[in-house]
Amino acid sequence: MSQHRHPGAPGRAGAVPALPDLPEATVARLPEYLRALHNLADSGHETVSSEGLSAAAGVNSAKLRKDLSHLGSYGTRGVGYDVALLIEQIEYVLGLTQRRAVALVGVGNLGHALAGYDGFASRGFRIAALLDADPSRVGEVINGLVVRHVDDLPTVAAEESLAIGVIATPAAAAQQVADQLVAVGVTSILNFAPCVLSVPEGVDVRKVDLAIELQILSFHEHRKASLTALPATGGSALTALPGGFAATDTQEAIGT
Amino acid sequence: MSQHRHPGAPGRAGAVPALPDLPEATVARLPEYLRALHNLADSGHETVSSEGLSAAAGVNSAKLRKDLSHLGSYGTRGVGYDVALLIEQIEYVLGLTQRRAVALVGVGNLGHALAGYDGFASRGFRIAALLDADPSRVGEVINGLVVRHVDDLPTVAAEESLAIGVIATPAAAAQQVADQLVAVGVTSILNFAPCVLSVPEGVDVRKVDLAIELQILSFHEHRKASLTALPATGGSALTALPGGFAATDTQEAIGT
DNA sequence: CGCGATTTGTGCACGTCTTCACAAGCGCCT
DNA sequence: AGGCGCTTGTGAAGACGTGCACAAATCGCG
Repeated sequence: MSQHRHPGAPGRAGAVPALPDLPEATVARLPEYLRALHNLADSGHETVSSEGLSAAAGVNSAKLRKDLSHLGSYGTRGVGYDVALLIEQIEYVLGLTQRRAVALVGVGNLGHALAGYDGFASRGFRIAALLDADPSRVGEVINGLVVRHVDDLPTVAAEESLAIGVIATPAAAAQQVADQLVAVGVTSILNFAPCVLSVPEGVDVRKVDLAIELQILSFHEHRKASLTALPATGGSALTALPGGFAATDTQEAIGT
Repeated sequence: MSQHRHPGAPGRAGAVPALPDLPEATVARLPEYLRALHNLADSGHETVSSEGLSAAAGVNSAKLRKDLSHLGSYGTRGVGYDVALLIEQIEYVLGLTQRRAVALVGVGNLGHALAGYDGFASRGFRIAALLDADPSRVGEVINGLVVRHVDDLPTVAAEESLAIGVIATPAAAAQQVADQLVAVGVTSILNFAPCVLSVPEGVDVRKVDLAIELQILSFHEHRKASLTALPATGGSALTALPGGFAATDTQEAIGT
């Protein structure tokens, strides 16, 4: 590693000291590390080794060290990482030093649950507005927030600085909602509707599809079934595969 | 391509004609293709080109063709893919020819929403049981199903052939529930609790963490902000990055 | 019957991610 | 002060995933 990140950086609010450009795979793991670190801090640990933290986060320790090295982090050889410092660093990189306002559109089954989900508040986000297109839902109070009509988005955006929108509508409505969100300046969207959104350049979309996750599991079930069905007989080019299919996002068989 | 899949395979129930071992990245995209194909079928299309299908699924067309070639699929050069046949093939590979029974543990905020989610039923799954550890919740009827106590799992498993479990409990309870699921023979788990599960070998775990998704978006927000903050000034090794960070799971800027 | 338009299937090169293995650095104990 | 054990940070190699570009195959039409 060449130039170190300025040590004081995370503490200073408002300053923008040039984020390192992290590999996307690393970014996706940082929140996991952060959660594990908070657990460690709560249980009184002041330092943690890469071995310990990687176990708590469910990843390889070398991977963890490389990830942390990307953000120029300060571990101490022979000792480990300072838990509090690392939390501060990761929260800074993830942009969690400011609590971000999120607009949630679609207060159906899933939207209701999201509106009441503690995890958002406890991890750096604040639901700033609940919106729905159905007039009969407008005015309903959920978790202390009044549901407003989705056409009020411009008003909401004027009150708050919205950067992130969550879409929890049926698929048919999702694209239109996305357009409305983009129109009021939202540049990041989390989409729970089972459809592809098209958005202008510079807007990030992440998708979560619950049924897809199950279908992926179903594939592995099917595969396991077909493997046990033929003990070692089948003449196909399908031999045992001992540790078999290690998946990208899937943890399989983590020993205790 | 060498050996073709036996043409009749998908139709024959019970037969297990040796699944090809697909790259995990391909498996993760198949459900997306499947959804797009169902849409196409509903709107009357009988065939579709790789170009058309890839646009509907939001991926590169070469990637789509390679994915489909892995499962030995039958496209016709000069014409495209037969929509109905492709649906049949993908559903077969994903193991969706039988409707799989799913046990849902944890009927809190999120569990409630999942219990009522149509997407499961419409895409090959059936919620076979709702379970919770809280006695005051047991007996409640949600969407036509009675909530049973989690300790009844052995009974439930005896009634139904459970292969997939969904955990929607608080993090503190998740590991214990996972153990109970594994004990009754569940070999695939979808975990919504923000924690790492340890399970014996041969059990697949997939994790969905809503807050993590937001934190990843937050990073990109932070990054975008830091880029626009320094127009082209900063002396750092951080130059413009035109099309910048193309993400793995993230779709950015798909033109219409 | 042959030709051109079209679209699939895939070889190849490139970039990204993962993992091993080890040198460099730090603290503690004697 | 010096040495020893532990842990980080990283070079290098390999596995994996992606996308271009083109040959092979099919259909329709003259």
